[in-house]
Amino acid sequence: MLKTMIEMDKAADILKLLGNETRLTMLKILDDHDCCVCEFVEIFQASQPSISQHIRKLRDIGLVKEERRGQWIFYSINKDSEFYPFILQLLNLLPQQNEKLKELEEKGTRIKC
Amino acid sequence: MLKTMIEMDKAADILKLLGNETRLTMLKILDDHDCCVCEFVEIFQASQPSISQHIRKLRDIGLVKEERRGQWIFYSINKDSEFYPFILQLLNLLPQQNEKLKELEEKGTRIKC
DNA sequence: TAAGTATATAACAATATACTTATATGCACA
DNA sequence: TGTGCATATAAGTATATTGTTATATACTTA
Repeated sequence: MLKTMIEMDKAADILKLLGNETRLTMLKILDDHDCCVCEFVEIFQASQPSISQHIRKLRDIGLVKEERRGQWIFYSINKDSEFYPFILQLLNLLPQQNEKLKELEEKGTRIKC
Repeated sequence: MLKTMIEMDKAADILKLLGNETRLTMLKILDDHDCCVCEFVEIFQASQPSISQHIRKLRDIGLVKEERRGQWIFYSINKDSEFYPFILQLLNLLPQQNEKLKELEEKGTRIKC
């Protein structure tokens, strides 16, 4: 039985973090697929440091975890987070963001990583 | 059939707004009871302008509505908001905040308004 | 080992946020 | 009509956030 309940202060912290379209979309994408920074850079048409800093915030609070694969670092949702059940419910209220990854695949940019 | 789905940019705007413990708790309380500013001032032990400003943000985005009753202005959740279904799902993931109002009732402060 | 790629981090600047204090508005009631 | 109470708003300030540029780190491969 998953514990979806969460204290108010923790909830507010998490909502503040997700109250940014880039981070929110990142997390929604990570809900389906692992991704590396360069993919997010493509998807959001943002600078690499900007993406890194957004990911760092998600990582600092424990929502995502990283795994180095050679030259790349892949990020994924941390299902062990105490907040994961809460996050999952939240993400389920949001529209799929698959098409963003599909675009990359069509351009061949996803395979690159 | 309620439409709980929401665009990402709108969702991010709302989550940012709720990413503040005071506003999040306010909304959770309003989910059960109408409240006036002076009650929130008591509950959060905050200044009146501070509370007014938080409420204003919730009102500006259409999540709460106001209704003057004599000297007081009562706030309630705006169930006509296009975001209401989303908000409702979100609030359901949070713990009840009833005890905060109960405290006021015990002190007699709630009846005052 | 040198060069290239992916990523992180530091330092800084612009902007946003969340308080504070002071003041205005609107209603009630004597 | 004047006073008091509830609330809103304006202005100012401290702090947080988010991006930028520059640089560091870590791995890969020639």
